[in-house]
Amino acid sequence: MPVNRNALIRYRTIDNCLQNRYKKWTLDDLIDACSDALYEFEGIDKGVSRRSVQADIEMMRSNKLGYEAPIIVVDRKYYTYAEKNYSITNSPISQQDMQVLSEVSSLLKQFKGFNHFTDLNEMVSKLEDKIYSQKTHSPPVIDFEKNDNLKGLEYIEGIRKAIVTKKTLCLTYQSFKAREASTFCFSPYLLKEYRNRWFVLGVPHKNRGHLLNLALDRIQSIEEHDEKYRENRIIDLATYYNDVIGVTKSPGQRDCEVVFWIDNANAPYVITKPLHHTQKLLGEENDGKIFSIKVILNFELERELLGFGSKMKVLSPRILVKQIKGQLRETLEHYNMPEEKEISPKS
DNA sequence: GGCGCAATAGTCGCAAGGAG
DNA sequence: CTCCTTGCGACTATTGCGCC
Repeated sequence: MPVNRNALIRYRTIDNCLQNRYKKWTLDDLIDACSDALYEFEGIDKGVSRRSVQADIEMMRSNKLGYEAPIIVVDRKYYTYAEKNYSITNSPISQQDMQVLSEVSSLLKQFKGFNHFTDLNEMVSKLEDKIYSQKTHSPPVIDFEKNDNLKGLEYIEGIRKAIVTKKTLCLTYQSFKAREASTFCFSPYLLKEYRNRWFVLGVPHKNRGHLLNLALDRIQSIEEHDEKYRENRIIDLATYYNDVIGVTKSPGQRDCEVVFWIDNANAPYVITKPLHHTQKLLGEENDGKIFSIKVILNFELERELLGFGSKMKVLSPRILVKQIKGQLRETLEHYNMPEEKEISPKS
């Protein structure tokens, strides 16, 4: 991108102006708008010259940056876009940028397959798909699980920085259970994603500082705080989540062996995408297969298991069997119409 | 309004020199 | 030796002027 920052600010400003079709834009209006923008973003207060703005318009009209903006002048003084919905921000990336992106992608691809870089695989695939769809002007062919509107994503970067630089955060948080939000100091240790939802693990400076897991989508505000950061001396971050599905784990909880049966039709799914890295195949029966995993009993585990519906059966531990049974009984209750109550199924 | 031109201002990379 | 600052030259961006 052979364009400096000031020029980019001007292009974007001009683009913004011209997109607003309720106002008629003269050259002077555009010069003022650019001057204001430069002052706002860069603190440059000497304004911008007529000639520069003219050169910018020329540049935007050209194909040098891949814009080819249809800027026209009406009545010999008012600038506007000939195409109603044009904006330089929707225009495709330039050839040069594509080149660079392709190179970066092939560089990153070298790390594919290394265990350390498993997270990279998804990134590289995303990047390649994006590049391919830009190059060929075809829609993307990979649809990743995503939820761009998910609340809380904007906090990730701030929290990441706080962890790396060991800074205490002051955050306002309202759990789903709490009636009101509370504000407290927090030393963050680890960001964790589960099912497209982000969590931060750390210790609050109140309540004797027990380890706490906060969901980013329930954070209301976040800022740095001067209070001393409490270093993590409690847990090993690399292994903390090894014995758990999801993120819910209370201190002192021990993992236990969970044994379950899956019918033949669904067993391949479980084999190819294990519920947990500790999963073992214990045995085969005529109608299905028996597996075990070693995890902490929590709400995410139950949800995972219940997701299989009638295709699975928990065999042990007893407490989990009871729990699942209870859940299913309650579920059934929801569907029991009054007149059907008589013929409710035998347990 | 559009554009070419020359002057000027600003930026960047690099090497040399100094401090620790 | 590394890190940081300084000065220099090359290059780029911006500006003002003037002509069409």
